[in-house]
Amino acid sequence: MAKRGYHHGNLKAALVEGALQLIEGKGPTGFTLSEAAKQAGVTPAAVYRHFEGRDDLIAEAAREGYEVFGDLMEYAYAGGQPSALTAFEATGRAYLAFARKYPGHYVAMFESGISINRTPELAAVANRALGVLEKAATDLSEHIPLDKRPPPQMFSAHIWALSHGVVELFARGAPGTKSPFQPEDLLETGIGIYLRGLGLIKPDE
Amino acid sequence: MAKRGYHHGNLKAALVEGALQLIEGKGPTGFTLSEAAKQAGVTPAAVYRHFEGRDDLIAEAAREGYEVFGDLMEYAYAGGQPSALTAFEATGRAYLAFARKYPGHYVAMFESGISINRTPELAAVANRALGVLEKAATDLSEHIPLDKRPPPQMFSAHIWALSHGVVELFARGAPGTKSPFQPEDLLETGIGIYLRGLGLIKPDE
DNA sequence: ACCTAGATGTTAATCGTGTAAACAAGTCTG
DNA sequence: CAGACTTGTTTACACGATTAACATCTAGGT
Repeated sequence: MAKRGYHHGNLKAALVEGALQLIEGKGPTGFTLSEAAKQAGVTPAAVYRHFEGRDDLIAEAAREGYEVFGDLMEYAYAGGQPSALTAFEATGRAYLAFARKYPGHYVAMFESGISINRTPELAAVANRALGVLEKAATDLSEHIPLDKRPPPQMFSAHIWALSHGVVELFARGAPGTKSPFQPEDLLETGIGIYLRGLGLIKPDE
Repeated sequence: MAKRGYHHGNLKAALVEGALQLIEGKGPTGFTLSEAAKQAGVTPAAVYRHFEGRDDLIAEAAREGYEVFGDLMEYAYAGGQPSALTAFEATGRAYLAFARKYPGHYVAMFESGISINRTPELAAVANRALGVLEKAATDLSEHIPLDKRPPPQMFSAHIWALSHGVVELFARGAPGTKSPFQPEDLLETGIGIYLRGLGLIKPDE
């Protein structure tokens, strides 16, 4: 609670918090363990009482991120019900919304070079989050005629890839900054065209 | 030419070459200027005779990458002619093929955190490469009825995003390693569904 | 109330990296 | 063949990651 005195109180949380700010501000390469420590008012060595090292600190930030992300996805999914279509679209949008609202977490998760399989726990929370998208895809795929129904995992992978690509290329510092379109529009229209291709949206809609 | 003696002969190229190997092997974060220098048989300080620093070295690797990438794209585009459709599909595949064949360059270009606008020259060569995709999209879009034709830039952005997402998530160490599909299949089917959504492929094909 | 074990921070030291300045060895041009 | 330029090397410094040794709480058991 109190940050005064020899002991911080809840250094671990403070370090993650500081790390997120720094990652957001200076990118995953610019981020340093020492600076995160300073930000928390503590010496670099203290970090090692709570984390195995720099990468582990980033991994914890990513883990938190996947947790929040999972919640967001579930919320979006639930909010889109009972229509399988709107639920699906909502989860797609949630991806971009998450990236916008939690840039630090997003970077830790997808741009820091941390492997999702670094620890079983990290893999678990990540899979929960991504499982929501897959579930939404499964629901939706039942509206496709059996003979031209792709595996739901494939089609959730498509949407995931499209969302990820849009975020990386057009919603962040990366190459596509020059695009005349808003990432939100890009994603919206892209998913729309894709779903039309699956016959899930009428051609005149 | 000879590497013997005080002078290396063509250090610049050797450094880029070494950097590419290291980036490919240990990721953009693992890469160090010092190691690249050692690999070229030279002291770290020598690097500064040819590059402004670490980032500049990476940027040069990326620049080379965009050049090769541009050539590949143009080749794919030409090879897909005269059909606008096959030309377009070929450029989409070229993206993934490039990532597979030149992983070091790819990482330098898209995962190293260097901005495409770092230098006008870098921006230029990058835009040339990406311009090919946009041209292919423009050609193709003429086959779409005017009233439901999206701006070509938008739809090249969609394909780019999809390609990029597939590569990042499923063709590299990242999260989606668990996917039961080959990146090539994912991209192929994804583009197929998308083009169907635009009415560019018949629904039974 | 002790007082001792464990937890949490700090100091101090090592090592690798990026970078700049001063110096040295080749190379090239008049 | 004498500078002037080019290209490497040495040396030096600051910073960051990491570890070991030491210091300071905090809690539990007596």
